[in-house]
Amino acid sequence: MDKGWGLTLESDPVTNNFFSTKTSSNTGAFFRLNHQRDMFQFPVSLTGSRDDRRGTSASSSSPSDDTRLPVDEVDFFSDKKSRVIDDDCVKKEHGEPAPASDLDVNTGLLLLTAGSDQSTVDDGVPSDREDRRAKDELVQLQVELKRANAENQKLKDMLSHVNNNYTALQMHLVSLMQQQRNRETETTQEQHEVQEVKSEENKQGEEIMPLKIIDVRPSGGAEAPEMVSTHSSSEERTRSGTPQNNVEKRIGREESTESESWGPNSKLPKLNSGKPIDQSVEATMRKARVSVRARSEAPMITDGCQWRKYGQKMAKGNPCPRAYYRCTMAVGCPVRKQVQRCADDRTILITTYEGNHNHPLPPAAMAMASTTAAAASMLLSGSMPSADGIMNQNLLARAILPCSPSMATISASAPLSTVTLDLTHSPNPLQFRSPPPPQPQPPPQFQVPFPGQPQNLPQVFGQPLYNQSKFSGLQLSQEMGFSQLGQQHQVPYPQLQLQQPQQPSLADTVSAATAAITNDPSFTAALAAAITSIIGGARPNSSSNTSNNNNNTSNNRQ
DNA sequence: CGCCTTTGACCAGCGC
DNA sequence: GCGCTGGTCAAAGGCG
Ligand SMILES: [Zn+2]
Repeated sequence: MDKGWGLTLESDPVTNNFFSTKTSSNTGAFFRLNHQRDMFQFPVSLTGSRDDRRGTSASSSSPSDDTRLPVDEVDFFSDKKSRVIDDDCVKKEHGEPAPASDLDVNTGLLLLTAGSDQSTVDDGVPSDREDRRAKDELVQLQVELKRANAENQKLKDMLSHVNNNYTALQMHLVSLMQQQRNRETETTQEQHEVQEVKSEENKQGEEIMPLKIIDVRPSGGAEAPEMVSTHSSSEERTRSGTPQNNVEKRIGREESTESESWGPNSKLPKLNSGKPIDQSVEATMRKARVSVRARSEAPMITDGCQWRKYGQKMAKGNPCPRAYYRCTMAVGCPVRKQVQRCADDRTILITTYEGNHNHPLPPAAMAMASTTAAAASMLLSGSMPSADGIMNQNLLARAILPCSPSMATISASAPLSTVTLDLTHSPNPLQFRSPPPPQPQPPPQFQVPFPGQPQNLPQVFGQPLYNQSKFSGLQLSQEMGFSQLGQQHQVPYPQLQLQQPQQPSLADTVSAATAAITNDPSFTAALAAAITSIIGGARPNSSSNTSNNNNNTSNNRQ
């Protein structure tokens, strides 16, 4: 996923907006600041999410959530300041006067005023002068525009950098963790695995062990390995053919309606000894699933991918049928998803994703993909009993759930590890502090609000951002799928609860970002991109999924 | 014409 | 071995 998409944070919209916003060259500085600030929200959000862990302490200084947001802004601002300075330098280069950053703002305002005055005054001035002035202004404006453009570009670059760095760090971290784990595992080896499997039944109580068994070397991030391994061949519908045997022993049936084992997974024979590690990895990865619980009238949530329905079944404990979809964005894409309504509350739509895409995805879709990958890696990493493992989980959880860390629950126990994002909680605990813009988004659907699609984002672990009003609580519950859903046997298996200390900050950050998005559509794309990278992708309306969203309505439901 | 949904059938795993 | 269940296949039909 690092592949190359990334980085180009779309800009056009931003830029355009930018320009349109700035009325006069002089004012430019001032507005620019504001814009920059906005733009930086991203980074802000980024930093916020990532800082949280380390930063929490720092943020601790600011107790309340409210303060939190400001803090972030401030930070950005500071960044911005530096940025501004740069700008100044640029200005100098261009030969324009470079006021101090702060002064700049004021100046801008004054100028603005002056400008307005001028316009009014103009009437009285002789035409020649007027023309000359106008020309001058025009030139200035143009220069300003150019400069602004350059700045934008710079900002974008910076942003990209930040995102990249962030991603890289995360990946690195994960990989390190995994490596460590692998080392441990290596000694154990396959046989060990088997043994563990056997023993596992006994020990189910212990969270970690199962994971260990499952894991295999996930190698780098979740994504890459997965995709590769999964691939077409196996993926193909080999009807039953490919046994991805892996360790999964008792997975077989997770009782909960939801947690059913997926495809190959279910097929996995319990312990078959021989399977190569790769397979197990593969299987593991496959097992890693991300389910999203969201209230939605729509039959399906829009997640940025193209899906094709290949089956529908009546689940046992649920009156509502379960629909099976596979990704059609690429021929061999192994990604599948199940969509089902919660038996208890039919307004809740449960979408479970499995596998990683083996093709480039739109940012929105990437969010999901990355989430899955992250989940997989999380699970894998989670296998580590050691402190490291915990840490890793925390990291992942953070990465995945920057929004509401508090809710993160990971249970390693279940054979099929599922990360559940529960977006069904109260609609907006987060609620933006700034009045949400009018935003016409009537559809109750669960769909990501981003109008513009960010083009490429660096991929990061993240979960899809369904910001809508919905994401309040994210819950990672893995265990057997959705305990809440079907019958919940509560699982004997232990769950790991990841609690993040700094919850508020994240939520705030997210909300802030969301607010920003909502406020300025032009930034949407950029913000979306950033957010997506962090949190996950959201769904820009139109494109790909169209088919899915509404159309299907008819299909299965009920 | 291509893509998608629908839907019954098929297959495999699991429990009895 | 039988039945149940979950997951998938693939023919048929619909839609743009
Ligand atoms: Zn795909």
